[in-house]
Amino acid sequence: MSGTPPTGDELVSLLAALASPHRLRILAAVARQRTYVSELARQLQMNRPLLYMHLQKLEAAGLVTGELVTAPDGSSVKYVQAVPFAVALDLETIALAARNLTGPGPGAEQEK
Amino acid sequence: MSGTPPTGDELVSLLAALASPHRLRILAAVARQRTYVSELARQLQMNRPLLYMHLQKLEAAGLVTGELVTAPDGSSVKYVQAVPFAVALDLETIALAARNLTGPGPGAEQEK
DNA sequence: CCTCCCTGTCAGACTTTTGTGACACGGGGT
DNA sequence: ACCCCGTGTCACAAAAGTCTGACAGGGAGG
Repeated sequence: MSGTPPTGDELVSLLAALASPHRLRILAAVARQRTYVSELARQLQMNRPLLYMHLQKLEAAGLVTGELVTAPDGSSVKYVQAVPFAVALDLETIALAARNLTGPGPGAEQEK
Repeated sequence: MSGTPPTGDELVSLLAALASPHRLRILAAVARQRTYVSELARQLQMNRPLLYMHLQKLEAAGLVTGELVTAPDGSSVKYVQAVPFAVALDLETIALAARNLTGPGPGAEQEK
């Protein structure tokens, strides 16, 4: 998962997931230590519903993984963990990624 | 401007500026060749006002530079050009950037 | 004159994202 | 019983981002 050549859409998703102060902080906190949600909410001083939302985005982007650990007594705690990754962000990578983008794009028409 | 260690806010701005299919395409097109706005709009098949907005964001993030060239006859054309950059995007960079983020954050209280 | 090409900016509609409070549930201690 | 802790979802308001059409201007050329 290191030098993965990201497809355009993947790159956009990744960047969108990271383009947020909250999510950056969450990632940093989770990269340092495996914690559970409520504890993380306290640590970062944010409402749990909000934290949930951001965690969902990070999880959807594959940047963190959640694991719901149910203790023998039945009480459950959700641990969150960061997933290592590395992407070189430069013009070359972008130019490459821009070639395979779905959605609204120049229909690859022939020049005049 | 290459291996710049981005501050938290700068990183967020950079990522936010790149997290868009349109802007990725714009950057890719402009990195390949220096073009003027209207031509670029045709090339990417998007309305000029829209292109203008995206260009502003890219320019604000320092990813492109615009140069309004006024010909001797008085007609002016705005050329746009990509600005080279490189950022290593990984957990380490993020953890580092997350330390110096302005705005809503844990007031850096001394915990246990 | 009219038409074409270029640069800008504007208001408004629209969609997505962000953030909040309230609510549901279960378990453990006292 | 009550209170504290945990997970998870909901509706809703607020803010930010996206996109469009119309408009201003200047210049070139038929």
